[in-house]
Amino acid sequence: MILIIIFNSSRTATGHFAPVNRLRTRTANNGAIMNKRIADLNKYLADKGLKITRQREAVAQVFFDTDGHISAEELYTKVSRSYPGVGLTTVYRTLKLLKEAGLAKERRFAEDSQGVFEKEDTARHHDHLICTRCGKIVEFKEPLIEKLQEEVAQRHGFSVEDHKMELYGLCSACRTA
Amino acid sequence: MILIIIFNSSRTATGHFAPVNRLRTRTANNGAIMNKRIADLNKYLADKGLKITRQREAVAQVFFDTDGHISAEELYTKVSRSYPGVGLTTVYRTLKLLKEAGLAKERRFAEDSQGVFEKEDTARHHDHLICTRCGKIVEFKEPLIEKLQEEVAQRHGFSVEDHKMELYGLCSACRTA
DNA sequence: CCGACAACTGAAATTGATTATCATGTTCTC
DNA sequence: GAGAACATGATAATCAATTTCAGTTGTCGG
Ligand SMILES: [Mn+2]
Ligand SMILES: [Mn+2]
Ligand SMILES: [Zn+2]
Ligand SMILES: [Zn+2]
Repeated sequence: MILIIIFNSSRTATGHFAPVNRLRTRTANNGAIMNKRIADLNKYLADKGLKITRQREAVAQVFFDTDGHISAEELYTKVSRSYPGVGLTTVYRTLKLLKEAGLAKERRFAEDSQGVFEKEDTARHHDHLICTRCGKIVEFKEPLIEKLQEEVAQRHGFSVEDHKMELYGLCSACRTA
Repeated sequence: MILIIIFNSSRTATGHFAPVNRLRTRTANNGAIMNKRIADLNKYLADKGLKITRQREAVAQVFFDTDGHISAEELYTKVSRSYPGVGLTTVYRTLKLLKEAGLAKERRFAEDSQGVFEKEDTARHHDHLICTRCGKIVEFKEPLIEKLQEEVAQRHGFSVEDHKMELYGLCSACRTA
């Protein structure tokens, strides 16, 4: 809340954001606003020699406040409500950074050509059931399947880094309708 | 072989194909050239009130003669060698028909690449291991995983129509390199 | 065999998500 | 505070895939 007010009031007349330095000074003593994920992102950026910017923090914060799956376009719209002036390009770029930092995971369901993103730590060990009629998505865990995947991979000399498993069908509502 | 020769020699001066009617008459008594899959496609087309054309048969025949995964562009190139004049658009349209007819299955491995197709009957019960370094693809079957998938779906009230399972990692060659 | 008419074709234009460009603005170290 | 490197956002480019459209062909009834 406080952060938002400061952000909004610190925009310059030209539509550009105020420098991060100034912002950081004004908010540094409020530990609550800098959550762990933002800290993780900032650490990743620092380690890579990349820079912490207001736009990146804005995009990341809104993303981290979002549950479930969200597309770049949707995130852009959502970010724009709190931080107008952030470009769609930057949303794409920030999502790519979040993936590289291990903080976001991209998914691509069915024929929908648009990728969606979810927080990596919540995404890590679940897969998806997708209703081909109504689009409903159910998340599930099945450790036994994961174990079998490992075994299959090992049998073929592969080491598994990632996997994708999606089950397409009809949900109970759509089946009876 | 015979079919190809007849096809080539039946092209008109304008680059258009000779009518299917004439072709059919000349090849009808050679049962060997009309394989089961082409027959299946023709039945599907007839049932839907769609038309059997030389282009569709050409694309389908080359596709059915191909093992493994092939993209629309690659199929277009391959078809063009035997049947020049068939457009890429028609290759896309025919592949869509083959999917609808249950004769082809589309896959999409690397997120950013184009779709590839394989014959539905050979594709039906295998999944893929994909090396993220060299692109090597290994096909495997794991009935136990399929069984667990069914159980998971049932537990959530879903009926499974299709599934996608891909394991991404490093093949043994790439791991030791 | 003849239309008639709906379906088909291929070139070209379009789409839509994502990425590249580039001139300008910002970050951050010394 | 200066400067080098990095980031931003408007815009253009990309690229697989689809749509459009004017001309062509398959199919069916007669
Ligand atoms: Mn999910
Ligand atoms: Mn395969
Ligand atoms: Zn449903
Ligand atoms: Zn490899």
